[in-house]
Amino acid sequence: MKLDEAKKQFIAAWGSFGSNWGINRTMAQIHALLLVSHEPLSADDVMEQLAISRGNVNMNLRELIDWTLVDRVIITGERKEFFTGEKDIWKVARIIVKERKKRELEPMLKFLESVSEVQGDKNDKAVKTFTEAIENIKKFSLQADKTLDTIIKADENWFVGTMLKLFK
Amino acid sequence: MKLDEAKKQFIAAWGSFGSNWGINRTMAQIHALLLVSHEPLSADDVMEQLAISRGNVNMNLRELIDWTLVDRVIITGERKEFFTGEKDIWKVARIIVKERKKRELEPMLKFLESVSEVQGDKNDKAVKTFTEAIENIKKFSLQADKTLDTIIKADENWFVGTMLKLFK
DNA sequence: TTTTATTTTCAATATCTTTTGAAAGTTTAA
DNA sequence: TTAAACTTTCAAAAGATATTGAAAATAAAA
Repeated sequence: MKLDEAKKQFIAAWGSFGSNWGINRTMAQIHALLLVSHEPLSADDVMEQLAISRGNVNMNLRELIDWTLVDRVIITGERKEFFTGEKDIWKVARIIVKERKKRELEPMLKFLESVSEVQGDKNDKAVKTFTEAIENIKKFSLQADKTLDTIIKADENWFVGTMLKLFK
Repeated sequence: MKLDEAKKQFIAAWGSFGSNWGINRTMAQIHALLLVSHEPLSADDVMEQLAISRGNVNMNLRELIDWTLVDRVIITGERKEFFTGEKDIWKVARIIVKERKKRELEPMLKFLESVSEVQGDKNDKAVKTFTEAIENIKKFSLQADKTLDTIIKADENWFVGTMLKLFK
């Protein structure tokens, strides 16, 4: 396969993959494009290569910068801003895990606290089913929270090493 | 908080939580309702308690059954079908992981294979950046695949035990 | 300063996803 | 059989989300 064709397909695939991960399609496509570009691109480059509007590029680039998946770079002699994508895929994964934990798991934990004390007879089957469900979800979420924290802090070698030991 | 109020809030929360996990809002809400109900519910019960249409209930229940998050139950003397939700939260998590792996990770791996051989000079920076990115993503995905397989097969005690040892 | 290049914003529009509800289909009981 | 109870389907409508593009804002150069 030719490079350009392969790039194009990769960008499309990463786009639909990303939309399963809390990153919208265009955002993921821009990230993909920067991931496989050997040099920084300008907003105009991104517009042209992905055939999307300036506003769309701007909004999604800013969000990617927000997630720290993309960096602004200054090129001397150029007036425009340029952008590069984070290329270390383990770092990318850790960033995504971190963002999603913040947006999803943490609010859930907070919510579970607020709802865990219900009035009523503890022997009432309806009350019991509810409180047990909440307790189990809470336990699970706390465990997930810890596990994810460790993953976020871990580096690749530690992680792969540990997982290989465990999962062989 | 009163039970009914707590249930209502839990259903709403689980609904928005679920939509981050490849489960649409209504599907997650139905699952939540069945999760905190001590007895099986009929389609009419679900319609009434969530104030949604018959068609919507039917479609989402079928999808939940498909995921094995919900079971049909027959109640003697009743003509209607009834439904219960999987209550073991670890099992729920494993089911979701399994489904998402099937829908997301496996196609990605297949795709990466297809795109990993590009024509061109290996010393060309553009080619090199691309093939390196693909290789790294492939390595990462294979590792994730293995790890998730282990989690899917694992039972709760093994998992919590192992994670506690690792992450303390 | 004024001009020009570039970035940002956001209302309007387009697109994608979910929901409805009534009709068709199926199953059970009489 | 036929009738009633119940489930499934799916085209149309509603709702949610993403995208455009032109105007406003900002920054750099003349």
